[in-house]
Amino acid sequence: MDIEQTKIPQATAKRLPLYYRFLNNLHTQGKLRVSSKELSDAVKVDSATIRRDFSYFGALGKKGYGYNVEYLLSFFRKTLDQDETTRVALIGVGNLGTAFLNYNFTKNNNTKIEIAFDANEERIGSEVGGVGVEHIDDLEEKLGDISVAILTVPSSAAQGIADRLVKAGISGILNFTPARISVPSNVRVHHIDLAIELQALVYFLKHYPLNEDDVEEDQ
Amino acid sequence: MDIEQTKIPQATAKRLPLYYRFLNNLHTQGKLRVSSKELSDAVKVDSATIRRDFSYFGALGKKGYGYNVEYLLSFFRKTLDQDETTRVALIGVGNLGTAFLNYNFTKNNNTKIEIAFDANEERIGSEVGGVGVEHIDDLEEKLGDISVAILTVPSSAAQGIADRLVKAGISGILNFTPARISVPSNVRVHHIDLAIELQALVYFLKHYPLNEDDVEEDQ
DNA sequence: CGGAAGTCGTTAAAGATTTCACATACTTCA
DNA sequence: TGAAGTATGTGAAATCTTTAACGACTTCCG
Repeated sequence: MDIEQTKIPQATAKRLPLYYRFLNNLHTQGKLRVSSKELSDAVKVDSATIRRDFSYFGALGKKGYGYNVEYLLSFFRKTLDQDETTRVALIGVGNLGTAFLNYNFTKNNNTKIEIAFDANEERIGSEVGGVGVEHIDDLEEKLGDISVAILTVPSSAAQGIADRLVKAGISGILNFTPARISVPSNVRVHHIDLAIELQALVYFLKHYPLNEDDVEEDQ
Repeated sequence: MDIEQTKIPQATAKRLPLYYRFLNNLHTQGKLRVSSKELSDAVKVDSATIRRDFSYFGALGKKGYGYNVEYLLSFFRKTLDQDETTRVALIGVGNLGTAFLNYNFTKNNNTKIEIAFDANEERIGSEVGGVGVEHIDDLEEKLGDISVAILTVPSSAAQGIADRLVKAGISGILNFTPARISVPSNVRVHHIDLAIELQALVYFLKHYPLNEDDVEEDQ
């Protein structure tokens, strides 16, 4: 069951969902085969990097042919655990939280926001994007065995909520607040800091001018 | 004027806004000095990495003392061009776009969303977060010399809008759509793909279990 | 069938980033 | 003033990531 997949580079792991989504597109379009070069054009990742990434999982392609879309897709489906849905909670139903609730993650994705929490009485009991909004006071009681949370609360509330989430047994937090929250070392936090992303883009524009010959790249 | 800052590692450059924001906090709190260790605890970046990052700009600290908050802050203010505000356009006033418009970027930040565009007639002419919403048809006419755009449109519209932005002279795009857009090599695109971030977090949770001894890390 | 063209998987090199570890120099305090 | 303590800045090592290059095998087509 547990195939030797533990040493896949993190950089590779982060690209897997991207590959998966694009393969899904190809499959929907009825394409039967794809080369690393074609994939490269579509996802903007160097073709050698793609081949290297795939090679960590073994020989998935065929020389002179490329990759069989169906096969590759089903392989990634297994690898990314697409068959079992990961249940997610969202804390903070502001604009950003609402954006998430309306985003159809379940399509092309193994995740589903099952429950949302907010402190604003007006929102409690309503449904946003098909997800019921509960009062933040009921967090511990209603979280159940959900192990992943999206944090879209005001940054002043971030650490407090994070502490409660940890106590309630969460294992991963996707933190959209500017606060860098502290958690025990067995809880994983990914920070996505919108203001910083924007500021970094501006900095790169000023200090890392692109030439006509450079290739636009990611992140 | 143009100090030798061109070879600062990209990884370092991406952390600068984070440092800057935290220094701002410290300054507001009236703190006079700070050590790389303290900074490390706050921003969750290894203290050696912080010292290394700072060292690319020269000797900013004092041995046995640490860094003078005021000095460091004013240094970063210059380095990050905080004195001149970068004007930004936002395309797509949905939930996510609205979240941005209500986000006060200008505080702690050198960027300001000056204008927004949308295709939905109902939104045109209104103000969201103090920013006027224009019709997407008027993009070229009203963009002016704005050089950075935040793209929060449906992914099916992403490439088309990107093409128009490029023609209108944009230099940088912060792309929140799942579409990997193609642009000329002199335009910089940073992708932030929310579904993929969530999926990657789930993947890491399953395949990269954290021990009690590991330290939670970023991105 | 045979040769040309195509594409993978991989070795090796290059490049980027992080981390260690410590000499050095400053601060503090008696 | 001097000793003890502190924290920087950096050389060197370790680690991680990307990219180039090419042998090997497939497919394609005449």
